[in-house]
Amino acid sequence: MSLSETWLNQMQSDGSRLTAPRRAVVEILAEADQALDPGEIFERARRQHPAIGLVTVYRTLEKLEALHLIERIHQHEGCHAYLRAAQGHEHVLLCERCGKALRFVGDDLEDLITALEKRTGFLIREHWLQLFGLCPACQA
Amino acid sequence: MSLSETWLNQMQSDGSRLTAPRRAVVEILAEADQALDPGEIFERARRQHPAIGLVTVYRTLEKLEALHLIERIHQHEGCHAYLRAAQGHEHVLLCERCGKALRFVGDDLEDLITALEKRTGFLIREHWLQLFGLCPACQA
DNA sequence: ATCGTTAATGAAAATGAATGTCAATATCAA
DNA sequence: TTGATATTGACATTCATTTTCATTAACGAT
Ligand SMILES: [Mn+2]
Ligand SMILES: [Mn+2]
Ligand SMILES: [Zn+2]
Ligand SMILES: [Zn+2]
Repeated sequence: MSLSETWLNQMQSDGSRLTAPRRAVVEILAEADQALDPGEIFERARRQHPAIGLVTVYRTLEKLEALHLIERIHQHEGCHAYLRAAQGHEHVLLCERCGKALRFVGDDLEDLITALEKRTGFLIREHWLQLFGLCPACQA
Repeated sequence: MSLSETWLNQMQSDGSRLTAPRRAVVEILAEADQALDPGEIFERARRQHPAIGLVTVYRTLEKLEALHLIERIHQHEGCHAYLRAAQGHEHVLLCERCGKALRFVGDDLEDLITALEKRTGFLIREHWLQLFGLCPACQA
């Protein structure tokens, strides 16, 4: 079963109806190797389903995010692009030029966090880590 | 010399004129222990200078950011808050409840980055790291 | 297969943050 | 003091996102 089928099943289990425009958006996001913003998703989705409205893109994003299937990625150029959600404790490495996104594991911040908690008195509950650079194809 | 005086001097050296509304915005940001968005800054600034316009807040933020005196902080609730810029290689620890911001050093990602470069072929040029939690005062 | 409930759709209008325009004003070097 | 010009705030504009709403479509029940 493909990832988009899995997502569609989860949406249906959650009470959502499966519609053509929704399928288009889901497939785009499940397949994407980069974070896409609502405008980009809309552009791509209307190739599959020309009648789709931008509103439906927004609404589908909202649902997918609520199900933790996608998550918002913050970048210099914008903070409204969405990418397949991390599986467990993963972070993301992004190409600054083409946008290609790769997830990785293995950051080791435990010692830093423990030391900071002791020193500052903060209770640290979450962290954001993102790496930026150039993917192999974009290194001229 | 206070931090806001230092900033004002730098702005003047850069060719900016020192005006009352500008002074108000600069003082707020130089003194703040948390990231503030344009609306919050506007609210506070009009106490000092009731005639100030929101546009001037935006324009002052732009100048301060160009001089690398402040930087934008991304959070769940919004991506348009500004905080005094990092001094060298610092990251930020934020209280999720009250917004209190603390800078810290000592993250050690060299090994991770080197390993990822080797494994993925990416050239990694930058990283974002932010820690979130509860400051001492907000841990009820 | 048909029906009926109601979720979902897209057009259109509304919202609201951020930018652009511009005439009046204030800064500051000369 | 003066004059060039940077800055100001009111106002208009842009544009992404949200809201509204009448119509359509999904799908469980029959
Ligand atoms: Mn981590
Ligand atoms: Mn670092
Ligand atoms: Zn952001
Ligand atoms: Zn690339």
